[in-house]
Amino acid sequence: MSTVQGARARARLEVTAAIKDEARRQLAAEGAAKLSLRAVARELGMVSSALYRYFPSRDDLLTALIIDAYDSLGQSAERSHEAVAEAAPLERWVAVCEAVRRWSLDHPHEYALIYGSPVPGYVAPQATVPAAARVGLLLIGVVRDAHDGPGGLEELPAVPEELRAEADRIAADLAPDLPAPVAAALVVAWAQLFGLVGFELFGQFNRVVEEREPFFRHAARQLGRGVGLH
Amino acid sequence: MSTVQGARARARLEVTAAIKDEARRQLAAEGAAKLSLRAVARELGMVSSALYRYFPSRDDLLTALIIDAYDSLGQSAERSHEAVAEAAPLERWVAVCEAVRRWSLDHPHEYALIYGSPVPGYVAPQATVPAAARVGLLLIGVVRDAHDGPGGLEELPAVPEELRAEADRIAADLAPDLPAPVAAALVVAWAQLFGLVGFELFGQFNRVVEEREPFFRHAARQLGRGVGLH
DNA sequence: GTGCTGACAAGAGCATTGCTCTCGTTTGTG
DNA sequence: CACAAACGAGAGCAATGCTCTTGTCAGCAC
Repeated sequence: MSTVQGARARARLEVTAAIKDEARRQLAAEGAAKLSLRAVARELGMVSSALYRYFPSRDDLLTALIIDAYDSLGQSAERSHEAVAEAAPLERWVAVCEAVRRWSLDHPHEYALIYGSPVPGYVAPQATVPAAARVGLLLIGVVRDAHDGPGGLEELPAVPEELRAEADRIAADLAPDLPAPVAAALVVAWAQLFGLVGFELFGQFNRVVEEREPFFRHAARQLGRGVGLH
Repeated sequence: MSTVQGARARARLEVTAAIKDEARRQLAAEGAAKLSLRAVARELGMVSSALYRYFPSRDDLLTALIIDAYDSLGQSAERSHEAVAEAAPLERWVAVCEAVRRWSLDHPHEYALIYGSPVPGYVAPQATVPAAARVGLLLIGVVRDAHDGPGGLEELPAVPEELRAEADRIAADLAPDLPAPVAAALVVAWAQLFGLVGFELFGQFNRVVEEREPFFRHAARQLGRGVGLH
């Protein structure tokens, strides 16, 4: 045992990383549909069959890229949030939303991979769940801070009777310390945020919205108000 | 000229329709990624090269399916709207939203085709634009009716200064008879609607929201209030 | 040190795909 | 009636994901 981890294991990690890097490059350049195992192998100077020692199938490679994408998005959002950690909750909320938008515009194909149509079959592998939750947790955190902070949270109208139980369940799962209407509104806002980003990204706003950035900022603000921030 | 349109032309239309039908079947069964020209031809008892007389490429077939999907969605929404044409504007708004959700759940792969990641390259062919606008126009109509109707429209706060000009432009393009803040809010709500639907469809709500239908109805109602309906 | 085992790379190969080209045949029309 | 356009069939090309077999080399136990 000359090295801590074994030279073999280290080499394996390096090759795995190189494969993912090259795959990410092709993903960014051409999109998920054109990501080809053979092309990745070719670019790396290996033969295609050798690649299967590291990823048992193309879908497994894609899954790895999906997890990385969630992480990258989460990290971006968290960093942007830290930069305005002292600001008022509504400003922090908007900052997180804008970070999500920025990342998405900068990584359109990776966005499509995680929030567009599920590319492989339909399976969202269990492994992606924790990574996927990061942005959501961040938004919850902002609202919780506002709730506990000096200004408090705007009181939201009660949810309709038919939704009372469900809202309670959502709150219990996501943020037991927040009022049920706030928790429900948070989930709605979370989905709506990605609706806005997706529409801009996939061209639905072409010929409709020109000044995308102020438009989005305004919408994000409204979203924040919808969960009780002010 | 024995027939009105020529037997040949009619045959062509029939074959074209048969191809699209079979393609739609495969799309619904397996998704856009697995839609194969050869498989379609095989199922129709023709040879693959013959199919190219009708669609010059796989992308062209997909484009045809996209237009049909937009039309199908638009028709669904319009029908649902007509069924509640006498109701209050907010009810009609919710009905249209629910029709969009219903159609999307019933045609997940077609939804993915038009609102998911752009499957081929990036091109949204010009031909799809009018079909794509139908749901939007329907929503605009509901709000316009409310604006002109007895109850009127809730007054919306003015948009921030940085967005004033853009909101005016959007209103001029989309609905010159509506106040600019309403027009801007409409675009936002439009995007958010598809954010909600997409999140449910693509599994983002798994383990988060259980009672999807009342949850969506509530969210749709909020969306309607956001554009001034009541 | 010396073997042995398991990880690895390389190559050939299979089924499938989108698409092109060529060659007869049919068909509607000037 | 003749002719051109439309059509179907088949072969073929380059590429893909994936499998199987074969040779090789590194790292471990003895």
